[in-house]
Amino acid sequence: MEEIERGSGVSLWRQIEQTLLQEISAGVLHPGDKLPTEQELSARFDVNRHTVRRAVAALVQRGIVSVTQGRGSFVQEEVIDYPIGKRTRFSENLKRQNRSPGGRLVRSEQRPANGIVSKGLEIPPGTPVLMIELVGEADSVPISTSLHFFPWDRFAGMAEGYAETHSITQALARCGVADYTRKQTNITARLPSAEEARLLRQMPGRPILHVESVNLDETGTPIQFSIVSFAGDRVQMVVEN
Amino acid sequence: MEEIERGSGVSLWRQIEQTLLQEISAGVLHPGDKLPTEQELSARFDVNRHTVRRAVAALVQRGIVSVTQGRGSFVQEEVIDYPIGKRTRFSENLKRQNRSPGGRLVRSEQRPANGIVSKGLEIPPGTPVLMIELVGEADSVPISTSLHFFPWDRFAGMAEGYAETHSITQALARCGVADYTRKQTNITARLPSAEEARLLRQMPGRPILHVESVNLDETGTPIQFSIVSFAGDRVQMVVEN
DNA sequence: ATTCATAATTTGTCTAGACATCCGTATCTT
DNA sequence: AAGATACGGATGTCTAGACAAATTATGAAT
Repeated sequence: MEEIERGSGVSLWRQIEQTLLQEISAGVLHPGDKLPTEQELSARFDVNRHTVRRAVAALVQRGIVSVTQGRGSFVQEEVIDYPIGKRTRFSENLKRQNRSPGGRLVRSEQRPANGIVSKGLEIPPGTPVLMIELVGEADSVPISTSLHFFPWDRFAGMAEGYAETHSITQALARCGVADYTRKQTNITARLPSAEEARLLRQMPGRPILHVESVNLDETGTPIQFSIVSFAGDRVQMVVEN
Repeated sequence: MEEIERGSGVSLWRQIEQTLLQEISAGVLHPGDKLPTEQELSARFDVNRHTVRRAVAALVQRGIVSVTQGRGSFVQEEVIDYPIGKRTRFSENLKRQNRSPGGRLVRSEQRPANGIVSKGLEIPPGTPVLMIELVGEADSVPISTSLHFFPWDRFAGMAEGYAETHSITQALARCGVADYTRKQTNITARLPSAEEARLLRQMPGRPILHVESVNLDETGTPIQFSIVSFAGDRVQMVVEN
């Protein structure tokens, strides 16, 4: 056990940090993998648990590792996999990859449904809908801007619901939708507008993923039409077959 | 002593962090001021020293406080005062404001002295001089780019000396200059070139401070002519009268 | 007065232990 | 089968103490 050296002038926690860093970059630990528990690490390096914690904290600050109380420490994924399926949930997707989901409401307004919205929601053009604009975040880094359209008569309270819960799923639940499924998802690539590049903090020349989707309630009625722009640098769509 | 609340659901170190943050923003603690010692803070809040350290570490990560072993913790200055005087020393200036000086050698080359260089060093035009280009940093943030000219015959080893010590003063000492004084400093303002804006990570539209100076050795002989560009956003020249 | 060695002060690192909090799972209950 | 509860495992917080390392202050010798 000659992993780290005492009295070498380099503090133990820095040596542990470097050792873990090497193992991550060398592929011994893959992105998404769970690090050994603090107890295991302290046994392996023969140091106190607090010393291990100091090393892991340094890796967290570098953005290389994420830690969740009660679960453990995980190697960060370099790109976020965003699975598309029948039950696509923004927060769930991120949590599954050990990232902390977040989001903020940019604006919300009532407006008449235009062509693609009326087609997606299967309502006559001109029917009033609620539109909300969100910025989705993973570990406090913006990864998506999105517009969501809901029939006004059933979901007038969605904006307030989202502002309070930061979750579309929970906001829908407050409007009486216990569960919902995704009907369809269309994905294309394009370059961002100046506003999108600003919100996503992405270089204007880098492409974004343009995603349009429709969600249905339990009766099969369309309840949500969404247009989401993902930062192409940081997100990768995964369509499960 | 009802400063912080135990068992309130908010950890003690976060409450201490907030308290110190408020006092800094409220002006109780001014930029440059020394924070109370860890021992004093732990006595004031009636917590262990480690708990105080956790709070201070959070402030350091925010860039609001800097800590130096053996000296103490200090509220960060928003702009760096750069005193100009007989004994102007880059590293000393920064250390005096509780910032950690740094620098890197961009390039070095021998060339004949042109007009202003020969005038500054008081040598005939065409005399070979050593030119080195540096980027100066404070707390790892670049604050200046600079060109320095030295008579080649005496200071051929300056580039190596600087590369090893990251200090012009120490590099000069290796060339036999125990002490030196500043003869003259000229300061003007101008807009940066694209290259300078890149090196200083500054918006191209923001002005920079253009400083030209001459240093003398103990015999009064010019040994160094410098052209330094400071980031105008982050540095403020102070001429002591 | 300056220089040099020493002491005091202050932050950095490490250990040890206790309890809290959160998460996931297993189990019991209904 | 579904929900509530309990438990074990993992990270989070706090305390206490010891020694190391860097800086600054002190004082003695020249």
